[in-house]
Parts: sequence; C-alpha cells; structure tokens
Amino acid sequence: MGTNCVTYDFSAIERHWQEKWARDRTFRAMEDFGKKKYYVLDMFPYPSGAGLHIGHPEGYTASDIIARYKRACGYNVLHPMGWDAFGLPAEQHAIKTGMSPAINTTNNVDVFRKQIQSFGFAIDWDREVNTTDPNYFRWTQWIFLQLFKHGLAYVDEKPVWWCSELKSVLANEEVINGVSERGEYPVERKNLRQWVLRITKYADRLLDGLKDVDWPESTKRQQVAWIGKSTGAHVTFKVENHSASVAIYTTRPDTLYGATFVVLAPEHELVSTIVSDGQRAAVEAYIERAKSKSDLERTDLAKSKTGVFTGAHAINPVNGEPLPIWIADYVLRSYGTGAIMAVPAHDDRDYEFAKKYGIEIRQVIRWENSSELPFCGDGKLVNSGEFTGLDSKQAKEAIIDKLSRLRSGSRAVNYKLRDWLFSRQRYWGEPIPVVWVEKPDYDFMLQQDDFYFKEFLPENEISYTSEGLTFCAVPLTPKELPLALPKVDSYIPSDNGESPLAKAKSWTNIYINPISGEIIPVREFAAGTPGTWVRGRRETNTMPQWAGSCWYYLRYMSPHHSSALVEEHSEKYWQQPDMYIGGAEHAVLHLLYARFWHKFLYDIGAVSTPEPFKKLFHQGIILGEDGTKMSKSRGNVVNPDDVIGRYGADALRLYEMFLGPLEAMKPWGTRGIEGVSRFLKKTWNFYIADGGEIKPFGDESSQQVQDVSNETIGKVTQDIENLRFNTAISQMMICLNTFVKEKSVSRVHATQFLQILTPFAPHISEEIYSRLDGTVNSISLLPWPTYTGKSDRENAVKLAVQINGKLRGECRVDRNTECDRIIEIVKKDDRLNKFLTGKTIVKTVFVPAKIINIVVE
RNA sequence: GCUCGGGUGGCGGAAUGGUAGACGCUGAGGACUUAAAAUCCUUUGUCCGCAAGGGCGUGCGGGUUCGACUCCCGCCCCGAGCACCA
Repeated sequence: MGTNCVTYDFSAIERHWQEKWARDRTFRAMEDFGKKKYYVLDMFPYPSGAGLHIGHPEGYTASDIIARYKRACGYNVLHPMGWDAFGLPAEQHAIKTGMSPAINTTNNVDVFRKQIQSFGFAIDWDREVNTTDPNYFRWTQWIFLQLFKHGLAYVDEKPVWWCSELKSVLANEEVINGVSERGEYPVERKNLRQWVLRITKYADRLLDGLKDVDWPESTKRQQVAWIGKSTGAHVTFKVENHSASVAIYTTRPDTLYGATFVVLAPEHELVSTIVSDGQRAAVEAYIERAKSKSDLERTDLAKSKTGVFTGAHAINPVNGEPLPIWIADYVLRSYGTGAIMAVPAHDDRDYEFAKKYGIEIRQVIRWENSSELPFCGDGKLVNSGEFTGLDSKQAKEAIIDKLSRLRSGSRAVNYKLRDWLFSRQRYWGEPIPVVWVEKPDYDFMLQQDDFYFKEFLPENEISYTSEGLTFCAVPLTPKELPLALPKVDSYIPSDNGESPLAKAKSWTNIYINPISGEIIPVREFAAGTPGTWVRGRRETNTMPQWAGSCWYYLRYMSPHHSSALVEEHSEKYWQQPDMYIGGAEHAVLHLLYARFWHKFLYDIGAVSTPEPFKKLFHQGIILGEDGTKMSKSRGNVVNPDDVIGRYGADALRLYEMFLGPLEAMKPWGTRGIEGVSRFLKKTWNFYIADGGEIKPFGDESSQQVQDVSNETIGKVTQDIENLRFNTAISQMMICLNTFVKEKSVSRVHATQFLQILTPFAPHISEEIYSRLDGTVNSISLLPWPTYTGKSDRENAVKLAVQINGKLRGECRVDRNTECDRIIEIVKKDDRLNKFLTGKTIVKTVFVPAKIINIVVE
C-alpha cells in the first residue's frame, strides 16, 4: 500500500515508505546459509555536532545502490551503519561546556541517525554499532589485551609529538608539516611514557597482502610508500683511535669506495663519546641549536644543509681509509641506524653538503651519456679496487659478501614504518585495561602458586621506571571488561601530559587480587578484607580514535553477541566486506591499522580471512558551488536537510550520483538538481494520471520501447557493477524520454523501468509500483530484470562513411551488408561520390554495421 | 624535488582505436496562460555562408595508424600523495 497523494508529493511518499521499511524490517540481513552473501560497507561516520555533511550521502548512496541491486540479484545482503563516536571534538565540546561527552555524543548520534534515515537507505538498523558503547568497546579492550599477551603492545619512554594547545600527544600521522592535523596548532618534541603497538612486526605481511586485494592502485601505492621497505646493507666503521664503531645503513653498498665522510644525526648517542676536545664546544652548540629547531625548520628542504665536524674519523672497512665524521641534522636519528656513509658523487644531499664544506667528491660509478655529478642511478664501478668494472647490481652483492667476510657488514632491510603510538592523554577514548603495580609487588604476585594472570601475560614483562620506582603492567582479566570511563569533574588534561583520568583518584587507585583477578577500589578495601591483595594504579591513558574503527566491520556480523567479538558461525558466513566505500583520506592510517589488527586476529584464530577488505572504492569530494572545499567560513556549505525539504531524498540521491564519476572531485550545482528533479516528475507524470490513479498499461510495447528497455537494463546493470552511476542515470533518462514519446509501453516494461530505478530512487519507485501492480509488498523483492542481449530485430543501421579518414556522410543499410555493396551505394550518392570522382580507390577499411573508410588518391 | 591522476562546448560531464560533445544544466526562440510559475516543442562547439555546403576543433608540439580525446615521444598547466628515509 502506498500513499493517496495525487501529485508527486515526495515528502509524504518518502515518509510513508521509510516508515513501512522500518516496520517490516525489509532490509534485515538474515543468516541464510543456503544463500550467497554480499557484504557492502560504508566507512562509518564520526557523529559531529555539525550534523550530516552533503558529502556523507555520496558514498552512502553508492553503497545503497549496490546493496539494493545485489539483493535483487538474489544475494543475502549485509548493509549496516554505525558510529565512530570516540574522539577529540566531543572532548573539546565537553571542556568548553562541561557537558559529558557521553551525553553530547548520544545527542549527535540521534541527529545523525535521523538524517541518514531520511535518505531511505536499505540499512539493517538492528545491527547499528557505536564504538563508545561499553558492549562494543569491551571487545576493543579485549583485542588490546590479546596484543598485550602476544608481546605486540609495549611501553616506551620516547620523544613524541606534544601539542600544548590540544594538551595531548599526537601520532606521527596526526602531525602534518609540523602542525597538528586537527586545528593546525604548533607541536614540539617531548619525552613521555607511551603505549606502542608493534605494527612493524607485520610490515612484510601488510606489504604482501596488498597483492590480494582489489583496491585503487593509488591507495596501494600510498601504503607501500608508507611501509617504505628498502633493501641494502649495514656497514660498521671502526672509529680511529677509539674502541667505538659506527653502524650505518645504506641502499647503495656499490658506492662504498666513493664514501668520503660519515654523518651522524645530532641526537646519535655516539656523538658525545667520539667528539674530539677541540670540536666539543662547536658540536654541543650545534646540538643545542638543532634541539630548539622545530621539525618544520629542520625538514625545510629549501634551506641549505648544516653540520659540524666531530674531530673523529671512521675507517672504511674495505680500503682502510679514514673518513671525517660529521654531525648534521639532515640525517635523521629515527631512520636506519641514525648514521650514514656519505657518497657525495652519487647522492644529492651528500653532494650539497660536501660542496658547502669543501669535502672531497669522488666518482665511483660511470654511466652512459655521462652528464654532471651527482649521479644517483646505477652504472659501472670505477675507482673501486677489485670491484672496478662490475655493474651496480653485481657490485652490491659482491661488496656485501666482502663486508660479511670482514665481519664489517651484512645484508639489511629497512622500513619507514614505525611502531604505532597507541596512547592518548585524553578522556573520551577507550581506557587501556591495564593496572600498574610496583616491581616488588609484581614479583610477589608471580610467586603465588595459583597466580591468575599467568595466561594473560606476555613472555617479557612490560615495565617502566619513574623517580626510582619500577612499575609492571598487569592486564585486566576478561571478567573485568568492559572497563568503563569514570566520572570526572573536569575534562581538561593536566599540563604535564597526564590524562584527565589521572584526576579520578577513586578510580585509578585500586587493589588487585593475584589469585582471583578481582579489582576493588581502595576505599572499599578495609583491613579485614579477606584474601591476598596488592596495591595498583590503573593506566590512565586512553586509546586513539583509530582503535574502534579497526574492527567494527566484524561487529556488524553479530552485534549483540556477548561472548566473543564476533560469533564464529557469523564470521564464517559473512567473512569480510565484499565492497568498502569511503574517503581517500583514510588511504593509509585507518586502512593500514585495520589490516594490522585483522592480520593479528587471523593469527590468533579470531577471524578466518587474512585481509579485511576485499574491494575498496573511494568516493570523491563534493566541492562548494564556487569550486572550493565546502566550509563555514566560505559560506558555501550545502545542508542536506534543506535539499531534501525542497527536492526530496530521491532527487538528492539521484543528483549526487549524476554529478559525475563517483571517484571524481566535483562541484555542487544548485541548478543541476533541478534536472534530476524534473526527471522524477516526468517519471511520475508518465505513470500517474491527473487524478492520482495509475495510467493503463497494456500487453504490447512498440519495437522502439522494447529495444530501449532492453538496452537500458543492460547498460544500468553494467554501470552498477562498475560503479558508474552517472551514465546509468543518463541511460534511464533516455529510456524514459523514449517511453514518453512512444506511449505504447507494456506493463512488463513499465515495471522493469521502475525496478532499475529503485536502487537510485527507491521511494518514488515503490510508490508507483504499489499503484501499478503491488502483488509483492515491496518492489525491492522483485528479481532484477535480465538483459536479453543485442537485438537483431533492428536491421537497418546507420553506417558512417569516411573518405580519407574524414567523415563525409552516412548511409542507411541492412546490418549485414557487405563491403562491396556499400561502395556501390556510396558511388550512387552524389554527395558522397563527389569526393571519389577522378580518384582511384587505394584501400577500404570496413567495420560491419559501423563504419567504412575509403582511401583514395 | 619524486610518484600518481587529470586537462573535451558557456557549465557538470559522455565517448578509452571506428560518426567527439551522449545525458543534464544554462542561453535563445516558440506553444499554453490575462500574466507568471510549471509543462511541452525547436534550437544551442566554433568560423565562413542567404542557403546548400564547407573549414577548424578534445592543453601545446611531434609521431604511429586507413582512422587518435583514446596509443607513443617531448613540453605546458591543474590536482592529489610523499617529502633530507641514505
């Protein structure tokens, strides 16, 4: 049953069908194991206070078209939605207003849900997840504990990015060009105790796995570049007149004979040991200067290189030559060994440095078409002792072999990828489920015969030392999960880098029982409490926002399951998303972290597939009408609620898909939506008479209608498969225009048109279908119409005629006409023949039923 | 700097070796209307021409081909990512 509206009243129609779908749970995903499954996933949104952005429904509409299409094709479709709701904006809102981020988040989610539902997406709302729901994040915490147990989580006191404005540590990825990604505030280096995840252990597998997924090449390339694997050698240089030696990493061992100096990063721990007395003052001054430089200054490529001689020399292991050791901030402590051999003849940076400080530049590679130094490619070796004459590739191997014999070097692999800094000094995140106890208490716990935690501990204990005391990490037991956030008076972090949770003393200070695993707050602990107890302090750091989004696609498979993160048989059935649609801004971080967790879960047997996302697609960005990024300050923001109010959800869905290729960046155009809106009205008027009743449709269609209908089914099907929705819509427009012109359209063709329109504009299609036929409860239950192949009924074709490659006309012929016959026809046509008279035909190229090209002289 | 993607009417875009500009927007003219909106019809790359017709045309310059927006070489411009990674 539809509405009773007489004209195309989209608000009434859309409200009616959305309510009906919700009531009937039309789009519930069932675990029907006899049916092939299709899992289509959107990157779930962060429910910001600003409400839904016009860009959100672009990806959601695309995935919805696929979901509805696949369902009509007979698949059992899973198309869920949820909320990535931990994160900084809610916390900053809390700091500003004092309102709890939990309440604020719930409000925002309610707004987002309502807005998303107003698009009529075929989502199974029974499976909604929310990363801030304790029943969700207990499993995020559980995964963390598994990582902990398997030695993939550790603490490290190390320099991290500290943003004093946000009062928080940021991950490398959250710092862009020396300022915070969010807010663009200045950042500095600060030493803090941090949780770190050992993603580097998975570097090779994260690289290899990319071969097996259907992802945009550019995204794969970005991940490859981020992992940054390189192969080369470690070479050890003895320091002259000193017991120390310097280890360097190079990808060019073939240039070893061209090394004329060695450079250490200013932070390299060897610097203070090897520096000569004469140079000490200059070196210390340089280090001091380097420290005060911001990262932006240090990495500024435009500035010239600087450095200081240490007074020490390193001995080149292959020829015994002493090379001056310099320090310079163009060498990074964090990559490789923090030290390099400098080969100015064959490295741009070393060349620039050597030029500036008058250091020898020695060519050891010769190449064809010799141009000037530096030359950084491969070639033939010169001035390289016994290796002279080899080409670079052979020389690399040969020189590494010699280094191995000399015990001065070996083959080595290096990655740009660093371990993942996993703790944040924030309130609004998942608490890290760990308790710290002092070392003597920890040893006492370990000595207990029936020590509960044995199976939850990593091989090597995790500990840190502060003010002379050593603390060891004890994981919470699964019984203690979820570890919920405590209530706090203030959400403001302290200036010393501690999370706001540190101020919730009654929450942080606890007693832990090594035998039962139980935890009780200090205030509940009395002298008479039975059992063995040890004092502890909860970890007060929380997890980064990435944590919850690392595994949400698994939770959708069994969102209410209470004894595992995903129910085994559900995971076996749904396996992984077949299609994942979301923005390219997540090309590296989210998609790399999720792959890391997934591979880990695969290793511990929690999931059965090695990769989380089979096929990935990035929708482009919708720009403002002026062609720039939508922003409040520019005043070019389009509000989806306004557009739906004015044109309806179907029109907005259709328009966003019609705008251009899904992956392209394209500007919004207010006039453009008028076009698709007219198309919908035209559709309505084609089916519905003035009084609101359905027009009569007979049993016969004209030939034209049959052909255009069939062609449209074929084109739209292909275009949906290839996510080319813009051309699918133009084909439907062509089809409708033909219908309107031809008028003799059968019931079957009238129904089929509505069916292929359904994934794009489901409300109007349901409404018209309910008046046209309505034998089934929803048009989405009808099987997708089939394309019957190219019609051979259409025999007369227009054949293009070219003479010397230039289009001169066309002729109407039977599609099977032979080449010779066509030349005769052309000769009889005065307008064509005039290009042939007095010329000889040298050659003809003939494509049957398409084109003929006559070459004359 | 390196890597990748792109450059087609007034605009969004179609066509990946076979009739460039589908489809939509806009503009112009017309029908209906007292009028307007809505709707419908015609037209809309550009130059010459009254017209018939013809020339030019997919960033620029070459090339391959019977035929190039499409493939190859060189250049210009725009966008994205990475950015002293040794």
